[in-house]
Amino acid sequence: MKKKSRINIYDVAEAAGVSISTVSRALNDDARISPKTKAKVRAVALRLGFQKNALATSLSTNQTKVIGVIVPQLNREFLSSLVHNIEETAFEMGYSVIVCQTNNSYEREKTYMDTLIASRVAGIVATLSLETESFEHFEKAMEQGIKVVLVDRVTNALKGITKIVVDDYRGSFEGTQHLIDQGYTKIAYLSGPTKQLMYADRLRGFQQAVKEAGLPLKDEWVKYSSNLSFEEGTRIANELLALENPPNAIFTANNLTAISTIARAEELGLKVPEELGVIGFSEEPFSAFMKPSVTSIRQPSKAMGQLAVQKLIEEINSDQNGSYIHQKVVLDTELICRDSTRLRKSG
Amino acid sequence: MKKKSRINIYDVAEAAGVSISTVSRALNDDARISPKTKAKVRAVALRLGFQKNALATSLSTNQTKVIGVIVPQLNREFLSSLVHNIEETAFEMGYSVIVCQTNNSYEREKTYMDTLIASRVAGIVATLSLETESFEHFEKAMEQGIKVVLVDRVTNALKGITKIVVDDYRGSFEGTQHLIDQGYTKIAYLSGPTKQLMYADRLRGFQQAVKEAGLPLKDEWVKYSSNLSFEEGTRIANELLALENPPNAIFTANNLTAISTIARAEELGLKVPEELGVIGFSEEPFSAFMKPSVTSIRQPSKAMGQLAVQKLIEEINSDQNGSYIHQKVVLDTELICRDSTRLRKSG
DNA sequence: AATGAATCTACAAGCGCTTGCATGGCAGCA
DNA sequence: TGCTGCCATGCAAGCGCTTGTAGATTCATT
Repeated sequence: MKKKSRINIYDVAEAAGVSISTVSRALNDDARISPKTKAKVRAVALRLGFQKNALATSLSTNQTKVIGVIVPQLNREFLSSLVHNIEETAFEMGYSVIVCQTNNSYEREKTYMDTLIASRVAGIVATLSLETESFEHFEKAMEQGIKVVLVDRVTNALKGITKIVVDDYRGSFEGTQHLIDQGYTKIAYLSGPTKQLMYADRLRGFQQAVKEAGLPLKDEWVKYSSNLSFEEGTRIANELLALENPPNAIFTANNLTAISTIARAEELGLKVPEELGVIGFSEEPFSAFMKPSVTSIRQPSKAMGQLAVQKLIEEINSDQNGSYIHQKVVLDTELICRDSTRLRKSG
Repeated sequence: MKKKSRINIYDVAEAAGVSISTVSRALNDDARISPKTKAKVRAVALRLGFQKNALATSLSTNQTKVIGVIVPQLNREFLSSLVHNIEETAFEMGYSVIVCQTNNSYEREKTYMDTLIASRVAGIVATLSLETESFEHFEKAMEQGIKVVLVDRVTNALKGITKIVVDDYRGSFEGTQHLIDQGYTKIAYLSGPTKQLMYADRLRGFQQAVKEAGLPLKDEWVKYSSNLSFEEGTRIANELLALENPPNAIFTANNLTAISTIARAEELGLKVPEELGVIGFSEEPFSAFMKPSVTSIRQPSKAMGQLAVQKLIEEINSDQNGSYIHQKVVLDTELICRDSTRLRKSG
């Protein structure tokens, strides 16, 4: 049998001359234990270096103080910032965070879900992977009583679940309008996979703004990329700029591709923003430092992270009372005007 | 008493018509159970949607498959990239990762350590907070049998512990030499707090290189910042450039301050790299995209993350055999020459 | 002095799983 | 037929904690 390595409440009880239930209650600040006993028990526990075994507590109480976070990856500014804020808020509320990266793999998302269920996490904050199109794994977790909040990349297929998103449609609409205001007339769009709600919304926002302005909406000016990587941006910018009738502005669905679009344009001898305006959705840390600095649509990662955790824990705690009202929270994006779209001086 | 919400091995045992020990063994692929029984049990478990309670398993076996990661923050490129790779490697090896951000607070580091000990994590990978100068909390964890690996920001005060670092001294030396090779003669240095081993090493590397080259090593050209923030970089660059005898190159101990140094220099009308060379330790995603692109010393975050986890798990598994040999792994940095230090065309 | 209330503490079952040891069944051998 | 030996399975204790309930103590009250 295993050796009893660490000291437990039995040791404390013995040293303090009380029973283990008294130790447990004293440590949990139960009203039934006299202040004197509490003080004694605590002193002994401290002296012995006692550290409560959270596993045993969780097993016994059937609840944990940990939330699982499922995100595609950690090395993207928005996501690492989101996780940063999630962790921060969770810490303040007494929760730990288990981080799971799916690498945008559906399989991996499922695997992680099982792990989190097995770990009996209290709740899960998730940003869907790009591949994810079915959601049984989420339903499974919810059936097991695990609360789930979806952030940023969400789905309408899942009901009875809190969602935190930005108004992608509006953000995209405003970004496009900004281009139009600046005087750009032939605007192309580089979209992510529109199976993803957010990319569909962004595309719609773009299209609507162009349409309302009475500008041309050419099919050949709308391109799709499955992963919106730096290289994809380069490739597609190349395609767009090689068209017989090339656009004079490009709106990209993320910021990384905006960078590579600018780089490619400059390689081709085009001046940004004079000959080509470029704007990208979401914001990377370098967006401001680049030359030209990159106009972008900022997503409020701080608010999103905070809200996600707050709502999640609210729901976890609401279990007693019964029904929790699930909401979809839509946050505003912020247009950050920078040099890459500054056509008119009086922009 | 609480309701038994989820199905457990008792349910499976009953449904399969065997005992719980058989279920347990079948699910754990114990050799003593016949293949037929295993198949039957597994089928039933699957049908019932059984999900093993990891808490109970851990409590019973006295071991968990989770490692704690303690880092100052997640919204720095190097650290988020490090954590990314740690998580990735841990996943491959069957471990989950609990992420803890200290915000460079010693108190918080201690708090997290207690949480991790309470959670009975198998091991901890940590990058010390800037504030941390005493290490009892680490010793406490180690006494409890929790393995610890220190990464990047480490200490010599802790013995019997694996450390993964880059050769800060050498990286700094090489970076300085690069400046000298380029023809810069008056080189200033912006250091982090030298209580931190890594900052001390970087400073030494710089000093040694300057000395060996027979260049002046003026006290007024060495500045210190407690946090190396963007603003600090601006402030200190300002100080340096306002000197009666200003430097013509600045080496900063991180990359963020390199950016703000460049920005400030340009505001002051100085041309980079012609009139001021700038190089920064570590690498940010935007280092390459800036104009001028920023010469920097790259730390191999991928290798560091991988190694940290591999060594940690090695040590965890070595417990049976007895003594594990703790090593300090020193990885090479890589000098990424970019425009901000390109004085000679034939650089 | 006896009684009840109010306080405090201990007992023991239970959370869901692992695991050393016991047991039962059966084939093979004499 | 009776015995040994082996294989597959079951029993039950234990991991460290929580918690309903019973029991002990104290104190005030009559």
